[in-house]
Amino acid sequence: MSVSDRKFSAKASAPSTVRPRLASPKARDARPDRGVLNGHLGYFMRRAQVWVFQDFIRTLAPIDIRPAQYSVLVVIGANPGLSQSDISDILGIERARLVRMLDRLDRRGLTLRLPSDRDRRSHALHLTREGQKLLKQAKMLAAQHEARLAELFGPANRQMMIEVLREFETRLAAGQSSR
Amino acid sequence: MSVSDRKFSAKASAPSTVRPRLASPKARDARPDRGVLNGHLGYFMRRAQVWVFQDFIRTLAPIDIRPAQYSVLVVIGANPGLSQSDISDILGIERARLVRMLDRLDRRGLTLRLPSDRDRRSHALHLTREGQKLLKQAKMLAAQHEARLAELFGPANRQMMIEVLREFETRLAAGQSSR
DNA sequence: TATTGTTATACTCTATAACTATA
DNA sequence: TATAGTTATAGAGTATAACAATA
Repeated sequence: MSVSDRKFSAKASAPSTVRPRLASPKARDARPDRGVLNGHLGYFMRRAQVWVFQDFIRTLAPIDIRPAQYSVLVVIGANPGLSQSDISDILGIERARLVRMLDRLDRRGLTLRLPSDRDRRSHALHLTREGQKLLKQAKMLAAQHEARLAELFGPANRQMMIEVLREFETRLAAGQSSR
Repeated sequence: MSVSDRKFSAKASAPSTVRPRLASPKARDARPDRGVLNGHLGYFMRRAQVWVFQDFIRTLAPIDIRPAQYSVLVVIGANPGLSQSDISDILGIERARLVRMLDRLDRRGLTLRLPSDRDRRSHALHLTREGQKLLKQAKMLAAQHEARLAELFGPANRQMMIEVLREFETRLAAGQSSR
């Protein structure tokens, strides 16, 4: 193997004393060791992302808008007339899933599927007046959520992570590595 | 409102020309605008995390181990004798979900639920010989995955993100803000 | 009374396949 | 033939509630 485990083992929290590998029941008393997870970016990204989404959901609960719904409303608001396939491409949401989601947003009177005048297969998506009003509220609440993140991460860290992740995304799009 | 939207609006990709707010069908030709999503850390974290997990799943596919299973095997391997509740607490996996997961790992001969000698309600979790062997392979593959991340993010960025996210987690644990 | 493992239910999200109407 | 929207299905993950055995 060319890449050794050590390379990714924990630096900060790995115990310096070797723990007996065989089951000693007392071992469970010690502060639990996450082992090599401490070296996996994906592990920390996942836990943090879950927390961030929970905070977002909690913050937008008064208007009953979830993260995926928010992202769709924002993109339609910024680009009226897009098709469902367009949204799907931009946000990486499955076309099949978008259908149900727009069904619900339509039923709530937030979005409209107008006939496209260029392709009779596709819909031109728009926000209703009410949809625009709700999106405005959503953005205000989302900004509160974002302010909380800035507080928790530190404003500089938050900004830097956004930049690193955006750059990552750009690199992926260029390389077509996956998806 | 004390927190304005502008604070979180895009810097890098926001169009400097104002786009007509009313639906003009031609608008969909322009490169689509993600609007305020460009200012949301959660949006980028989500997209990146999904990609990272997909890469992890692809990389560990030969041994049919998914991220959550990997994390459980790692923690049991590092702390033999833990109970299911312990694992649940450490990894933030619902106790109910762990049951099914361990059922499957048990059936595959990777883990064992031995009776605890201290509490007859709980199980002492262990890896079988085969489980230890598979975990070793899993760690090798996971290290390959991690090397790919280092390449894509840049080694320094990867390390920095791990540290920022770990610090974030620590702050949460201290504050008990959620979860 | 509270906790451990368990079963059950429901909902979100991801991943497919297949159908229809258009292109 | 390929694409847009749709329907359907299956699985992972999350969130609950409730129950039996045990603490």
